[in-house]
Amino acid sequence: MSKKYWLFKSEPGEFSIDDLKKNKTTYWDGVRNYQARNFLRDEIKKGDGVLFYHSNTDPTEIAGICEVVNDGYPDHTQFDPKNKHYFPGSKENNPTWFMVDIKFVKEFNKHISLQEIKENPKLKNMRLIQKGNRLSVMPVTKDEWDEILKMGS
DNA sequence: GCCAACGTTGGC
DNA sequence: GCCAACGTTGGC
Repeated sequence: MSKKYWLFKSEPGEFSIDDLKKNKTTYWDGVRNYQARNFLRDEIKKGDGVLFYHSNTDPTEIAGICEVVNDGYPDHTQFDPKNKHYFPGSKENNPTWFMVDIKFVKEFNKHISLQEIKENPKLKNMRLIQKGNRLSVMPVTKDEWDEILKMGS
């Protein structure tokens, strides 16, 4: 299985790359979108690369990279009535939502703003900048990954 | 804070 | 299974 590449969105007010830098690893909980769930459950594997994207901030930007440390497994917050991600339809033996753990790899010397991504013709097909895109977990091609690493270093 | 673009829900 | 109403996301 060859390595795949992904982009994860987070609002820095909730969880930023600085938080990940401090903790080194975290579980990526709270994804409640079926398309994103399918990626987490079926396609995202240990060792895959992840771009860490800050949404709903100024400017919105790719802040750095991290790495997936295990395959998808059930998101425990769906079973907890006190958790804001509680999902009453889920049962322990039949989970609806999945998550992975990620570890900090590096923060870019230069964060890459959404503006710069839009201005780079090599990145014009990125899912991130397609109109109406709202996925919080999405695939990135190897070419896009390489180009973004070049821009950030 | 606004609002366009989606996703989900639920009545029929 | 359709679709209107509603909720959420996320750039600006």
